[in-house]
Amino acid sequence: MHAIHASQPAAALKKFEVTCASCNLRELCLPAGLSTEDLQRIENVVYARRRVKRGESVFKAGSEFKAVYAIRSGFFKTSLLDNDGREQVTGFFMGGELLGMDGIGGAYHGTGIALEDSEACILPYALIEEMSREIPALQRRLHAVLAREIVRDHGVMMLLGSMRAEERLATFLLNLSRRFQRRGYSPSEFHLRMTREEIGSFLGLKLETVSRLFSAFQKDGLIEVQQKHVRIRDIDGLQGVLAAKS
Amino acid sequence: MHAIHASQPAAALKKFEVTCASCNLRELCLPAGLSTEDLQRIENVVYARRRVKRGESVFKAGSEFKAVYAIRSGFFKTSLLDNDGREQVTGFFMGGELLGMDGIGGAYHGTGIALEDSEACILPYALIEEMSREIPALQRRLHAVLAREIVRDHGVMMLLGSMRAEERLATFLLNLSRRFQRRGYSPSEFHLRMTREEIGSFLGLKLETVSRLFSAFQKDGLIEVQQKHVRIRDIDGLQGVLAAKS
DNA sequence: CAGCGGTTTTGACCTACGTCAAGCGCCGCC
DNA sequence: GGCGGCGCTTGACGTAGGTCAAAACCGCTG
Repeated sequence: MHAIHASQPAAALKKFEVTCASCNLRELCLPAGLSTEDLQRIENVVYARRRVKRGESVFKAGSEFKAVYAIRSGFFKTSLLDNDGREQVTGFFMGGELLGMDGIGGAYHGTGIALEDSEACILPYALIEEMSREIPALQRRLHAVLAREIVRDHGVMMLLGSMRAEERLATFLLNLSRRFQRRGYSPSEFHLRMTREEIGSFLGLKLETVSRLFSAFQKDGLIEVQQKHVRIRDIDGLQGVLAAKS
Repeated sequence: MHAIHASQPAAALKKFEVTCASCNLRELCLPAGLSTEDLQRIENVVYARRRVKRGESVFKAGSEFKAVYAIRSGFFKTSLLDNDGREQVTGFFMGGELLGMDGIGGAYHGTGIALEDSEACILPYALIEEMSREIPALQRRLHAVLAREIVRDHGVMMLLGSMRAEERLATFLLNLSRRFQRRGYSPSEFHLRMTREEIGSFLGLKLETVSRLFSAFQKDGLIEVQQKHVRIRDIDGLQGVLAAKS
């Protein structure tokens, strides 16, 4: 399309096409809660976006940290690679969520990969640091976002450390549901962008187990699954999976 | 001892007794890498320390976030409580490490509990925020500390999500060893301050399994254990536990 | 120093989940 | 529009780690 695509296929940049002020994900993203005045001032932080095709990475483990990425559209996973080559998926991310914070102060620790054709806003870290010195509201927000990632991680530890397989999958589905809802999508019907294997890796299970659990949930009337399409039929029932069998 | 102890048994405060500049844990703690000049400026941030007796909490899940805590001496765990009352230990912490960052921007998400009589420096968050606006080096350091916690958490996810029981325990022991070493203690001989159950909770295992693994490692000549006393006899062998059986 | 509660060890048995294997469906490509 | 490959499902079977139980040990307290 544009000439720039031909010369930089892996990192097509688009300048000033969308401002935070006009972005519908604003209230989920880094600038959430900022005054319109402050918003103006940080517009030059978000100086570029980047298209990432399905399967491509936004950043790679070990490479120099320069920016965090705010998801403008699409869906990502982050993962770590074991010495032996085993993958551990550390999270799934969607519009308005921030990626790459594990790199702050050095190199990215994990890798961020698009699970569908996506777009991410590039937030150069040096600029964020600078601006957050001048705009206390941004500083507070940045710290809140970092803390939220820590809290999320602790939740995953709890999931991996002390839940049984069906509790893990129920938690996972309820979490996705809630996040889709906040973004204005149906909380009860959505498309999984990740494979059974990726779900399994994230939940500490094998893909066969994930598949079996999907089937079991369907048999129990909790959900309907057909490949990547999921419909939640009984959200209370799903929540019940967590409470029961303590 | 002091009158203040009698009136505030749970939170004895001691003002200006130790400065960061003279603290031997400085280079592991929040002010690591700061110039002596900057150090001076942040002295008034660390305005108090607090004694915490074994079993007491420094902060509780759900209570209002006011400060992060830097461990001056002793040993802590942080943990989360499930709806059903199941505990998930999210980490163990020792001198120079920071606690309570999961509370930033609201309420503490987990609980921090001393595993032996300990002392922690109280770092009021409002002050840190303010100072880090004025001292870029402090800001950078704060962000690095937050990012390190995220990286640590991802490491735990990998451990819980894709390692087998013996790999988890070996990783755990090697990690403790390294951290003791950095603090000038023996890397090969130390005292576990947590119970088998707490180790198990952290590693996603049951206490019986932890106990059996300790015995197995001992039989294999990797370590010597006697209750809470551990001596690492073959650190390469322990590392080998990770590589092997992929 | 005897008694006691909490912690650890060890054994016997069980089960949730993993492994291995076969077959199917969906989707993109020629 | 048929072919090939990846992803998903399902079954049969194996096993790592959990559960239950008993006994030893350790450090306290009285």
